[in-house]
Formats: sequence, C-alpha cells, structure tokens
Amino acid sequence: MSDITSLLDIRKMRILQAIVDDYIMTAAPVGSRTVSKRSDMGLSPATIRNEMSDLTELGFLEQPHTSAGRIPSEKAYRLYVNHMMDQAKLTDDEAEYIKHHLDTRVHEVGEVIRQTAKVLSDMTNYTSMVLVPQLSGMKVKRISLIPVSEGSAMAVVVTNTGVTKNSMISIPESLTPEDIEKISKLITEKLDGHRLTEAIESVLPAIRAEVGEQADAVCEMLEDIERSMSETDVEVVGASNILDYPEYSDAQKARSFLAEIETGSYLQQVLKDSSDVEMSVRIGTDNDSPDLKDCSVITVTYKAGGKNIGSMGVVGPTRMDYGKVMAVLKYLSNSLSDILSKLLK
Amino acid sequence: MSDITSLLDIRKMRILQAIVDDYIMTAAPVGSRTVSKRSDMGLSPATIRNEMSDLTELGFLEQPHTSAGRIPSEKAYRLYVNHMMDQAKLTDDEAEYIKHHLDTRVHEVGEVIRQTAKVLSDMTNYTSMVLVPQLSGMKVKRISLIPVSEGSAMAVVVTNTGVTKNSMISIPESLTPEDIEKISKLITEKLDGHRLTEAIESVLPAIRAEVGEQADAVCEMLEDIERSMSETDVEVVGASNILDYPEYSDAQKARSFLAEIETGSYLQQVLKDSSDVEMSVRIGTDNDSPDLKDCSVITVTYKAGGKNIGSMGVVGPTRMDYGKVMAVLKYLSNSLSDILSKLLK
DNA sequence: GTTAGCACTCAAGGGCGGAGAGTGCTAACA
DNA sequence: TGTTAGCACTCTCCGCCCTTGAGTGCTAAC
Repeated sequence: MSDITSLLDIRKMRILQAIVDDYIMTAAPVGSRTVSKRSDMGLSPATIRNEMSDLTELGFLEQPHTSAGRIPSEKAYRLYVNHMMDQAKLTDDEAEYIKHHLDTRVHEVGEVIRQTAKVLSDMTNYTSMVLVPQLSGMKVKRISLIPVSEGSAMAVVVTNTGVTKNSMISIPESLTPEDIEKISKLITEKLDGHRLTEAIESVLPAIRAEVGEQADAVCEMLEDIERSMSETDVEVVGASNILDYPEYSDAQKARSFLAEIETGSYLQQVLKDSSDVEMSVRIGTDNDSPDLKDCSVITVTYKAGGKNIGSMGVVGPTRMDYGKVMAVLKYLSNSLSDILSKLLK
Repeated sequence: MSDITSLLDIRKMRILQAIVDDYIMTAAPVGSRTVSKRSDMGLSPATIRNEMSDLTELGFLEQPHTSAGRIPSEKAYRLYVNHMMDQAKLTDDEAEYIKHHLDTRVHEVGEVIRQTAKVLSDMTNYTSMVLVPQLSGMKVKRISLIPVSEGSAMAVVVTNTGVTKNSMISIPESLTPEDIEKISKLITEKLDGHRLTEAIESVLPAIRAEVGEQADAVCEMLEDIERSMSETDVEVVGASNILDYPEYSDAQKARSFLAEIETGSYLQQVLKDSSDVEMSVRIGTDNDSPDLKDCSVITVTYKAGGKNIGSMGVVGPTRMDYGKVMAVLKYLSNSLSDILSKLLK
C-alpha cells in the first residue's frame, strides 16, 4: 500500500471519517449540512458538497438516490478501518463488566468459552462466535478408551495443556473390554508427548508390533480418533441481535442471515482460516457467503501458554461500530488468554 | 369434560372447523362467504353469519374489526385439537423422506438426535427441539474418571443402555492419577447396575469403608458427578423458520421470540415437564413465557427398550398446522425409538 | 479556493376517495 | 321456525395527489 495521503488529502480524509462515523451511528445517509455542522469542521456545506462529489467519484461514497445524502462504500469502510478509525478504548465500566462476567473461578474450558461468547455478544450487541480450543498442534498427554457397548467406545483425548475432547468411535466387535483397556494404556504410553496429527505415522510401527493381529483394527481406530478430534466446535451467541438493526428489518433478509448463522459452517471456516492472524476484518463482499454480503466479520485469536489455540469473532452489519468491536475483541482476547493460560496450567 | 355436542351442535362444529382450517392455511380472517363456498357446506353466507355470530359470543371466534372476517380464539384451537382436527397421515413421500434422512447407520446417539431435530424442523418448517436422552432412571454400567490436570478430571458415565454423558469435575488436589484410577474402578464396581440418582446414598457406606480417609472427597466428587449428569441438553433447529410467517414479520416480535428460543431455558423446561406424557399440546397462553404467548408447543416422548428416555417437540405460531405436526411427531417418535432401541442394544 | 444562492430532484408522509370484503339486520320464504 | 335474499353500513386497503423537506449540483460572486 502506498501512502494514503497521496490518494486522499487530509481534508477529504476528515470528511470521509465524519461521514462514516455518522453513518455508523444513525444508519441514515449523511448530508453535507450534517458534516459541516460538526464543530471541528469549519467548512460550509457547499465546500463539503464539492469534496463529497469527489469522494463519490473516487468510489468511497454512494448515493441511494439524487436527493439523499451519501453512504460509505465498502472501500470507505476498508480505509476507515485501516487508517482513520478512532481506536476506541474500553471505559472502566466496560472493563469492569468483562472482569465481572468472565468468572475466573470456573474450571471448565467449555464453560469459559460459553461465557466469553455471551459477554462478547452482550457488549457489542452483535452476533458473537468463539472457536473452542483446537487440539491440533497440542501434545497428547493421554488417550482413554471407554467401552460403551459392543462395537462402540468413547475416546477421550487429554492434551498436555489440559484441553480435552471426546467422541464416540466404533471399534471392532472382536475386541473385549479388557482388550480395549490394554490398547488404551498402550496408545497413551506411545502417543504421550506427541502431536496427535503427527503421531499416527510415527507411532504406528511400535503399536503394530505390540498388538499383533489386531493392528489393523487399532490403526483404524486411531484414524477415527484423529478424524473426530480435528472437527471443530464453535459457540455462537446473540444471532437475534441482528434484528435490532434497521438494515435487517426486512424479514427475508433477516431470514437468510439467521439461516446462514444457524448452519454455522461458513463462520466456522472463517474462524479456522483466521486462527493465525492476530486480528482480521472481512468487510461486506470479502465474505464469500452471499447471505453475509452486507455484513462484516472481525476475528481475533487467543492463546494459552504463548501459543495460538483458537479464535473468536463478531458478525454484524457492515455499518458496525468497528472501533468498539475491535477494542472489545482485543480486551477479551487478552482476558481469555490469561484465564486459559492459568486454567490449562 | 362433558360431551362437547352439548356445547356446540354439529353444524357449529363443522363451521368452526372450516374456519380454523382456513385460517391455518392463510393467516387471514375468514368471512362467511368463504366458509359457505366450501363444497361440503351447503349453507348460504347469511346462515353462516348467524352461526359465526353465535360462535363469537361463545368465545370461539374473534373479530379484528367490524368489517373483517373472524379468526379462531385459543379456545377454538383447543377444541380443534381435541375434537375436530383431521389427524393427518404422512404421505408415502414424507415417510420415505424421514427414513432416508434418519440415517440408521449412524452409531452415535448425539448424531441421531441432531438428525432428528433437523428432519423435524425441515418437515414442519417450524422450530424443532429434541431433548437428548436423560440418564436419570437409567442404570449405571460404568463411571470412568480421567485425570486431566491437578485438581480436575473428566467423568464419563456409561449406562446399561449405552447412553453416555461426560463432564469436567474438580477433584481434591491430594489425589494422584493412580488414586483416581483406583477410585474410578471402585465406584464402577459399586455403582454398577444401580441408578445414578439412588446410588449415592445406598452405595456410599461401602465406598466410604474402602477409601478410608479420602471418603469425604470421593463423596463430594460423586455428588458433583450426579449434579452434572442431571443437567439436560437440548438440540434446537430451525429457529429462523418463524420469519416465514406473517405473524412474525414485525422485527420486534421476531426478536423476542428468537431471544426466548436462544436462551432455551423455557423450552428445556417444557420438554422435561412433558417427558412422561405421550403427547402434549400447549396453545398460546398455556405457555408461561410471555414471548411465546402467540405460539403453540407440541411435544412427544420417545423411548428405548420400552421406557421413556426423552422428548422432542415443535414450536410455531398458534396458527400452526396441528394435524401435520402431530403426525410428523408421532412418526418421528416411533422412528427415533426404534433407532435408539437398536443403537442402545 | 470558498461560499452564498438557487433551481432541481426525490422520498416520505398526510389526506382523500373509491373499491372491496365483510357484517348485522330485516323481511320474506318454505 | 329455520333459512335466505337484500341492503345499508363499516372498515381496511390501495392508489393518487400534493406538500414538505432534505439534499444535491451548478453558477456566480467574494
């Protein structure tokens, strides 16, 4: 990116910023008079109009119809987010609110994640989503197999950070509960300290040697475990918040937004894709999903023990309060990272 | 209930039924001419008007304004559901659809529940909810404790029917992983075949005797397990369907409906409360939640091995297609019961 | 370069009238 | 005595017109 002042002079920037700020608050097209009246502007409406005309030509503003004010284009939001947003800081009350509601006495990761999603949605009044910590990349401490019925067992994977995940797997009917217990011990012993993803190839020979004829079955089980452990869960809260915004007062539009949220697959993909960039912002058509073409999605990552282990984000109308959302996300990312770092030892 | 023909003669019944049927399809007030035109009616609009006037006086019909048709009151819906609904039967296509989408090859209870909820919502186009099988009342086959970090462990309860549930519990820091394993074996041995709910008092003395000084800690752990096992989970699908109905085109109304669904606590309560009646119907203000006062909730139970183990239901506008919904619910209840009975051996 | 002034555009909202759906009453009919 | 035709009446809905007001773009003057 070249220096943006070569693209837009300072005055245009200030005017554009004023328009975006105003539009974010009111959702109504902004006129030249409104901008001119801002105490720090000191220019007549006529001058503003000339500048607005230029900004429209440059693609930063759009006009719903001739005699309406202007609304920001996606291009304007991108510029706004990157170069001219007031990076809001949380008020003391807000910080206090987070501290108070992220109950650090809770000892279960899932519960902490749910609380985080709730707080995120409540504070922003948009839809929030939090990816539960990902096992991939963590080291396995223990894998327990619990016989449930003939043909099925529950696999519980515990990582060295204390993150757990469990799933039902099918097992060969030939295996007795005792066999399962033996295998459970064996694979824990062999896999201990390895990453689950890399474990199978590297550890299989050893296991194969020890379990003899049932090696194939065990091998399949391990693959089954790996497969189910790489599935991601995401906690989504506050989908109905979208109905608070006039952009979505049309039932049909709200319907397709909510349906997209409910399936969750796109959002899940976004969170996964963004799980290595500290903060990502997708504006409008940046989103592949047509149902979210009037939405923005902002995500941040969170860590435990200095390593990224998950991400969370907010979905709202493109006209969202970027400054506030980003501030809340940053703060929450730190809080959650702290809590998890302690919680997961 | 006394014989209803003493309350309403046959003709009034037929007219009321015609009105309810029509209103369910169109959501528009029904006039005398519309009713009269039905091929099986054979009465002039004027006659119908007289009867409608009576029905209004009796509280079965309401009039939005003088020159509009009539709409059914809650009282009418109750009568309709109890005495005059055409108990719809599923078409072959519909039965086929269910068979096809309830994939019996799936071996995990949770997955089956999710599929059921999806099918239920897709077929009715209302919001569906399915309670996951309840452990209470089942007999414990196995309780495994898996050490996760110092101070916490995962408890996995497996019942004799193969239903599982797991949760994190905190454990006294004094216990080593070996202790935990020992205790895990011990409680499985002692609790095996008992109901979890009744197990603790009856089994505690034996356990107390064997674990010696750590008895109190173990006791607390067991209570913790019991507490978390009695928590219920419910799968909700298709909340956004409500936006397809003109009654909820008002964003504010849709908002409060969706918020109520999202918290889920009321619906969960309804499902729990109804988990011993084969089919229950709550119409309008039967629902305690003010946000659901224009909704009806219909639930059925499902079984495994001849015993009720859970329930599911549908939430929609009071003007819902009761016949269809009840038919789908009945059919699905049987299907799910069959699948679970096989699945849980 | 900035601004005042002015003609022009367009959406939103209020008022009005007709159309249409539906009712309730009355009187006639079987 | 129950049923029906007829009719006056009531309301909502919809389209129409007009006004209002916000906002623009252009021009000419500062």
